[in-house]
Amino acid sequence: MSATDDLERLLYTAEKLFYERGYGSVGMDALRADSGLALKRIYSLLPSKDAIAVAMLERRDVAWRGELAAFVDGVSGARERVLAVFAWLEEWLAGPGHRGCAWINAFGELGTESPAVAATVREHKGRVREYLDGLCAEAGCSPAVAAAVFLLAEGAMSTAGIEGSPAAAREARAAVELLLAG
Amino acid sequence: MSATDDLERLLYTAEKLFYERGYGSVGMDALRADSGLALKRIYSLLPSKDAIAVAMLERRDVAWRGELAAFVDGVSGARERVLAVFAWLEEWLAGPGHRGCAWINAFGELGTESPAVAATVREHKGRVREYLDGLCAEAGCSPAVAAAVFLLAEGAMSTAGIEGSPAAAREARAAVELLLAG
DNA sequence: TTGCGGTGAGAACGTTCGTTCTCTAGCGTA
DNA sequence: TACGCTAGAGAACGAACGTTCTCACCGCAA
Repeated sequence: MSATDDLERLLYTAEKLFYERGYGSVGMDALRADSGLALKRIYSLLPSKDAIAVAMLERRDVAWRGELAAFVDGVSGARERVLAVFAWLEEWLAGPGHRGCAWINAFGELGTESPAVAATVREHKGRVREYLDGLCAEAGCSPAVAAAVFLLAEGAMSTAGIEGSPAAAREARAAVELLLAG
Repeated sequence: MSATDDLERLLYTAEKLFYERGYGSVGMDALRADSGLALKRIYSLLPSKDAIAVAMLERRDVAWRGELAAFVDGVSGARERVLAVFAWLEEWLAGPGHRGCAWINAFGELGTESPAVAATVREHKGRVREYLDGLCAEAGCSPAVAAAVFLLAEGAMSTAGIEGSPAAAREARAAVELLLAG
């Protein structure tokens, strides 16, 4: 009966299935079966599959940045906090079934066809970059180093997904250490 | 009549359409119409849409790494050659309709459903990493810096695609300069 | 008990997909 | 001219897609 709970269930399922198999490969019927929601209920919560993709990315954006920030907030020292980003990333990338960055994947598959998805991805990446820029500024980094931190994080996520290993996060962390020392 | 020419035409078309719109969004009929080849001819050249995706990625792998190597070969000085990678990347990313890394996109959309595509992507990334490692070794870089160069290139490609601007390549290049100097 | 609004399961709809099949037009050879 | 072959255009196929509709069922007010 609770619309909030049902939406939560739908988006949780969508995140799991879309991230694991891509968008085109997951039909509405799979979403229905896995969420336990009636198709009619799903369409009463969100008007289309595309809207589900957008809502799922927004939900994940909040959760993902929240978890990262919570981890970083547990670390003291400006430089250590920048490095903590990559420690968290390594932990996160080591989780089972990791398949790269959900936003990059979404952009690759839907970016052209769905302007809404493209905009959601740009917003997420903008927020992440902004957050990392803030951490770097506190550590006294130059903008050039801050940009490198962002790009290394992006590269680490993609690479870890393809290689099926979180090693790239360690490599990125090592690079950031060099940049912070330099 | 020439199977080579027809295959070339098919893969050229597949590369253009798949890269621009994703795999699921491009039907065999679009491939047929844009290549000018009969559907029957297409299926006589390659057995399935999946095989077309794999063949297209392999063709692009050869071309992409070839162009990069040709550009780098025109540059002298070990450090300059490493930096030249990012100059080429910036030029390449500035081209119209750039949408990130074709292999990362393919992996995101098809990686789970098509083991052949996943393997092709891993091979490509492995070759690129190997090539960059070689350039870095000649420049006397540590393996840590070589890994950073690869990750920065990956991050720059993804980011440039999403931002619709080659600025990320310049940022990556600046980071590599810092790493090479450090 | 009767009637009713809203919900859920799933059938149905119209497309579109990847793939295969049919048919015909055009060719070289006799 | 007559024949056999190839290959092209596109119809046909079955499956699957996103979305909508039907209808039986439920709790609940009278």
